[in-house]
Amino acid sequence: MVDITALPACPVETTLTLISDKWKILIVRDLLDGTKRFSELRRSIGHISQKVLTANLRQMETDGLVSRKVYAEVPPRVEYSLTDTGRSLQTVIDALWDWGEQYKERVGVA
Amino acid sequence: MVDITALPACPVETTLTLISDKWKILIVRDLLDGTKRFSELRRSIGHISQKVLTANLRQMETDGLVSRKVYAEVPPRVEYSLTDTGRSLQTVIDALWDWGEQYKERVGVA
DNA sequence: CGGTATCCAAACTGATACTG
DNA sequence: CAGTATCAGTTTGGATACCG
Repeated sequence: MVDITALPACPVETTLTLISDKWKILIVRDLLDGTKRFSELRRSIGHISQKVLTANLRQMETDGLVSRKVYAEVPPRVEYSLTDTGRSLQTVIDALWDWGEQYKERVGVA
Repeated sequence: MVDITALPACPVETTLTLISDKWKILIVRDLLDGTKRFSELRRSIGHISQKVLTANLRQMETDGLVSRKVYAEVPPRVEYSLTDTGRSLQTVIDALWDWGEQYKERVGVA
């Protein structure tokens, strides 16, 4: 569970504590498109090792951002999706997206 | 100068490349209040070493987010402020702020 | 397939000392 | 005051091997 007493006073820092890691934001970005399997996620994110992806997903599960569903099949299937809290990060991702576009325009990318 | 060819295709990744570092966002947050001297910035951010703060400010200067002004005085005075591009991060900080507040409410009621 | 365990190199950090 | 230089200690990350 989430240890709310450990969260910083400043809301900005709270958010950073949860998603300042670059990979986490990219995981959210990709899961906003819908549920994904572990291997799909790994491919869609780009260059990320299995170890690091696993570690990030575990932490995000603990923080209540991501939901993990294991299917008792052979071969195994594990699906990841966003919780309501995770989905609420959409506005943050949108802000990052918009700013990134603006920045490219400012520095001169067509 | 900014190496625009090095920027990722995804605008979200572009933004992360520039400010995914926790300290950079806190620097922007604090400079949004106005120009600050090096030591003021260091105090307002919280626990950050001189070395790390310097490194972050240098990178942000290179990326066109922060402006550095040196006064030829004794003792020396160096003031940091946001460029227009840096100030435009206000919307991103706001999104992070709002989400952080919402998150606390969510985990608080649970 | 989706992990975990282990090893090792690289990166980051903190403390300290020194400078213009 | 606002840095730079240096070095030890810790953390992180990639590569590899193996398991349910």
